[in-house]
Amino acid sequence: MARSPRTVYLIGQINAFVRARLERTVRLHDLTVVQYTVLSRIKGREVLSSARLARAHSVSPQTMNELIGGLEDRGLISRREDPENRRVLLVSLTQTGHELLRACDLDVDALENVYFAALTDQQHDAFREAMEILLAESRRTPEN
Amino acid sequence: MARSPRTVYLIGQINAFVRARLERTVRLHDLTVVQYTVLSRIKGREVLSSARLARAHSVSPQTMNELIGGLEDRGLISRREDPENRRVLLVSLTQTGHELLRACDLDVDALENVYFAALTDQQHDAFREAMEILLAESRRTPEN
DNA sequence: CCTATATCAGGTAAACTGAGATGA
DNA sequence: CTCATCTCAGTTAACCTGATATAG
Repeated sequence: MARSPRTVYLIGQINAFVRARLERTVRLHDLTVVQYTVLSRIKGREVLSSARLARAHSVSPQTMNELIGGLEDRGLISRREDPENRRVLLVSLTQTGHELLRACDLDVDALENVYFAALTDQQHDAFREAMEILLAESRRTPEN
Repeated sequence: MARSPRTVYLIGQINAFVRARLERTVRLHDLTVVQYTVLSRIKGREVLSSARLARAHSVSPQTMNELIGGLEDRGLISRREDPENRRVLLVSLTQTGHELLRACDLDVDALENVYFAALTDQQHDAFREAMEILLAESRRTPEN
């Protein structure tokens, strides 16, 4: 039985609303959503190369390098040679980067609290569970 | 209590995967996702102006007009003056447009069946319900 | 040699803002 | 006069591909 409107359509609409709010929030800290996402990912791992980040975000190495360069110019991240491979530059957050990300995260938490207040805890959990399942499946079968 | 990873992050990830699949699917019919979405919306309403479509998609009137022009050149939609306001051009699907959209919809249905097979019917319904609630709330309070 | 990384250079698609004409 | 619509024009931000140098 086909559900209406299509689930992919609902996802697109939700994403558009969330993205717009997120954009306004991180803009307060002079970041784009992509920059914020990249900073978050860098924080998670201890070591990471620009090439790896590019693959994780499905963009070209050149594009990611450009983005990384901007963050480096602002002193939010630093790069050093990988001792195991001098060709690779490992990125990590600077003190300033950690502080900016922390401030940004607090605003994003506030945004989430407001935006998802319309859901009960059960509904929120079910919502997240469905996405976790779909993401696991997506990563398992990258193409279809 | 903050959930991890953030729900907005999960939404962004899901959207990226779905969007990529959708892109490949509609590309088979020489459409972009935006074009496909616009065609779908036109089909829903009987009458619609380019300006209204632009607001619905949160893009500038110029951008939408350009997109509409491309669809018109391909014979997928037609435009005629609004009898109540000769300044307004109302768009509607042509026979060709209906046929292309129909073919496209079938492929998208197939995509959905595959992609959401990882969810039980209950999980799928709960997933959709959460998004419906959030969308209703988003439309009620456009800004926050 | 072959592969992966980083980076310089140039190109493209899709949005934008600005300005103008016209009808209600 | 004011406002919304449509449209021509130029611009911008964010990607892309191509080519090059270098490390393993």
